[in-house]
Amino acid sequence: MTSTLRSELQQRKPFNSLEQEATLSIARTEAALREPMEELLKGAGVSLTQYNVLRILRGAGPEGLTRNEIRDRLISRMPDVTRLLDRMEEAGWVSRVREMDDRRCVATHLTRSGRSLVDSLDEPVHEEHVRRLSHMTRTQLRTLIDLLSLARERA
Amino acid sequence: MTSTLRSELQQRKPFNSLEQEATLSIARTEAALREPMEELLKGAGVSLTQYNVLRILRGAGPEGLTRNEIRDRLISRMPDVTRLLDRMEEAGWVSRVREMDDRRCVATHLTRSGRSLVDSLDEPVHEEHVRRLSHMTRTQLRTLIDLLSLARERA
DNA sequence: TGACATTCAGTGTTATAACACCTACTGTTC
DNA sequence: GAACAGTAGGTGTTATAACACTGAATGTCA
Repeated sequence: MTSTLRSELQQRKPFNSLEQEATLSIARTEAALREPMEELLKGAGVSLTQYNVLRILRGAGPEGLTRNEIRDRLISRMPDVTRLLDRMEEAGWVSRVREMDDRRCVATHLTRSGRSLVDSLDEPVHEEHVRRLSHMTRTQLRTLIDLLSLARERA
Repeated sequence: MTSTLRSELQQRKPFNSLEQEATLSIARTEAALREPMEELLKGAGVSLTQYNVLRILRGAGPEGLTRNEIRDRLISRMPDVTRLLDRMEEAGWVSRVREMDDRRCVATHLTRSGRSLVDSLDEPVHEEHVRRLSHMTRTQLRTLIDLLSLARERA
C-alpha cells in the first residue's frame, strides 16, 4: 500500500518513516475531501470557513457567540475572525450586538437569512460526505475515526 | 469515542453521519499536525508550501521541473505557483532557465542554497513527525495509512 | 480609588492566494 | 505555409490571511 501515495505524489524515494507517511497521508486526504466540498459551497457563495462559522453559530443558539468563542471552535487557526465576520455581516448572514453586561464583548448570531442558507446546505453537504466515503464500511470508518483521535492526542 | 471530537470542537449536537464525523476528524487532525509544523518551519523562514516545493525539487534531480509539474505534485491545489516560485527565486533557493527545445517550458531547479536549506530541515522535520505520532504503534500507523488511502479512492 | 495588568474587539499594513485574462510557442490540419 | 487549437508561463486585480498594534472595558490589588 505504500506505493499508492508515492505514485499519487509522483515521488521517487520511499518514505523516511511511518510517521512521515501518515502525516502526508492525512494532509493528502484532507485536501482530497476539502477541495470538492469547497467547490460545492462556492456554488452557494460561501467559503468553507464561512460555512463552518454558520454551522457553529447555528449550534450555539439564538444568543450567539463572541468572536473568540467562534475562533476557538474553528477547525484550524484563524487569526482574523473580525473581518471574516465583517464580510458575513455585509452578506447579511450574521449580525452583531454589543453585550450590555460586559461591554467588551460582542455577540454574533445568525440572521434569518444565514439560518436558511446553512439549513439549505445540509442536504447537499451530507450527500457530498457520503459520496466520498460511503464505499468504506461502518467498521472501517469507525476505526479511522478512532485512529485519528489517537493521532491528535499529542497534537 | 465519539465524544472526543465533539468536546474538542465544543459541539452540542451529535454527528449526522459517520461519513461526516470522519471528514471532520481528518480536517481536525490535519490542522493539529500542520500548525506546529508551520511554526517549526517559520523559524527557518519557509512556509509549508515553500518547504514542499523544496522537497519536490530535491526529489526531481538537477534538471528540475516545470511549473506545472511542481503544481501537480503539491499536496493541495495551488493556482499561483508562478509567484510562489518568484518569491523562492528572490530568496535564492531556486533558479529558472527556459528550455531550448520547447521554449514554452521553464525548468526550475534548486540552487545550492535551497538544497542546503531543505537538507538542514530533514532532521527537525523528522523529529517533529515522530514527536506527534510516535505514541502510535507500527500497526496502528499502518492501518491508519491504509484506511486513508481507501478514503481517497473516490476523491 | 488610582495604578496596573488583562481581556475583549477592532485596525493598519503586508503577504499570499485566487481568479480571470494575456502572450509566446508548438503542433496540426488544410 | 497560413490558420487554428492547444499548451506553456506569466500578469493584473481582487479577496483573504497573517501579523503587529491600538483602544476600550474590566478586574485586581496596593
